[in-house]
Amino acid sequence: MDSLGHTIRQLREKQKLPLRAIAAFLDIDLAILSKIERGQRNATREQVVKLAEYFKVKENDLLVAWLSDKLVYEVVDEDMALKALQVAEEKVKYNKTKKK
Amino acid sequence: MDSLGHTIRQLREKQKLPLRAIAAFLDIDLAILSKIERGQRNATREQVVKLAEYFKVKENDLLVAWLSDKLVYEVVDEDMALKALQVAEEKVKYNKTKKK
DNA sequence: TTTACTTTTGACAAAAATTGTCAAAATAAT
DNA sequence: ATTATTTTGACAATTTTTGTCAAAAGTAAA
Repeated sequence: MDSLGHTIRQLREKQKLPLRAIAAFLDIDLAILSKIERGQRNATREQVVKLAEYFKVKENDLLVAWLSDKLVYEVVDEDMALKALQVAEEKVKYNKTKKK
Repeated sequence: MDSLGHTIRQLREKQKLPLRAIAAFLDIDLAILSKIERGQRNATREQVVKLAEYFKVKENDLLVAWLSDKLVYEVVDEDMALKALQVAEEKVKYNKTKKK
């Protein structure tokens, strides 16, 4: 169930890089990156794009991990989380048919 | 594809009530309610609960409409909107098995 | 075990987004 | 043509998010 944080922590550890290195590339304090990796903070969209570039992984894969994390975060303490996600899916599908 | 706004506008019109009446009950300016009904603003959770009370409809139905609206809003200009919603669903299901 | 390095934590500040008010303009109903 | 209602947009207040900083905690070499 890959969260963005878990994903990038693995990528970083595989290369034995300190938080400092990636944080510098993202131009943020490493404290934030530490929190992002552990799921205590959400990254911004721009940060996700830069991370994909840095690690040379598919941008869309990272964006999906990131966006889905945010969605989960938004519903996490609601009983009807699942139902709401399902209805949201239908709404998105519906909007697609009548483009926009 | 029922948005919260559309739903409560119908409920209100069925009873021929002016925005003023419900806005007073919610303790907000009617301008906001107007925007909520037309999907220009999101309601707060508390407002949704009060609306269910006011109209005597199932609180959960309104909450699902509201939450799913918010989810749609969060992904609306992303290409991978659907994919993200699907992954989010999986994540929520997964989290449920290992309660918390 | 001390020293150097890295990560985590939490208090706080800055910035951005959300939620609201108000008043004027547009619409609808009498 | 008044009077009711709704919509719109500028702006203020509030809340949330994003970030910095420094101290504490953890890790590993020497």
